[in-house]
Amino acid sequence: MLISEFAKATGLPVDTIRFYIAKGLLKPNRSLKGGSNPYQLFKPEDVTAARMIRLQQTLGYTLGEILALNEEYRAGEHSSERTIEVLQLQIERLQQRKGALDAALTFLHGKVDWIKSGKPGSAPRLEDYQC
Amino acid sequence: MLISEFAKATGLPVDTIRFYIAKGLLKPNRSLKGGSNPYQLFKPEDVTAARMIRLQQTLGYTLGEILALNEEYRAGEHSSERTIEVLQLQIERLQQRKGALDAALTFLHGKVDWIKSGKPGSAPRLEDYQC
DNA sequence: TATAAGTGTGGAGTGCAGTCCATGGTCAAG
DNA sequence: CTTGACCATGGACTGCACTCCACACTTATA
Repeated sequence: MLISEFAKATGLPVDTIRFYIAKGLLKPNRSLKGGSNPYQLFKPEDVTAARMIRLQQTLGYTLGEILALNEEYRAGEHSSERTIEVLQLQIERLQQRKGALDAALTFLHGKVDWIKSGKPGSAPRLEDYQC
Repeated sequence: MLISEFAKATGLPVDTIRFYIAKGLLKPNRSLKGGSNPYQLFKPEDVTAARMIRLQQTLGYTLGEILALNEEYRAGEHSSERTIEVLQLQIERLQQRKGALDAALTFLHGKVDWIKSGKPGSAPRLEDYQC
């Protein structure tokens, strides 16, 4: 598919897509169309790749990190051990984030409960939920 | 405490602290020291506030959003109902983030399992874990 | 009392992640 | 064959979150 269709499929602005291509995050191939500026052709997998990028972004990764992760992933694509290693690493990092998130949620819930029960003693302290 | 001590206590660079003050995220009071440019005095609560800011940042909030949240929180400080409302709203937003995180983790775990079991059938699809 | 270390203000600069625009080539419909 | 929609490239611009000065003043130390 061409870039405008790809934009519709991913929900990303065309400019952002081109920006990702320039960064090396997406690698469409060139079509025969376009003469001297050959048009870029996207495959359905590219849509998944774009979705993955956005997901990783919401998880706090920078585009540079995402690029590195994806390249490392691609590099070990033919070694199951290496792939698992890379995935496991990502899992660990996400679990750390999840830890911080859970701590924050516990803290907030604790605060709500504390208020609901008439604020007995001292307020829940952020420090008590190591994050 | 003065700014350098506050910097040590929070682990933040002095410049960043001043930046947060300029944004209105921290509001130290002025001391008698410093003559014509009175020095800024930080309270222990300010350390907690700084920790809260960093936490909220890791959870994906911008400084603008953090400021708004904290001001709204302060605004309703004397109404338990309003405070609970604000906290509940934060909890909801965090739970949404947690959902995305869990989806990503499930996806990654699924992929690891799929590889470990010799890649039967087709690879786990990101699309199947709505995020 | 000299001098180093700490503090405040204002402004410039940086890196990231886009976003916008001008220019020019290409394609499809009429 | 013209016109409008689509595509590529390059460069300028923006907003965010810092980060780094230069300069002036104050305080602590030798």
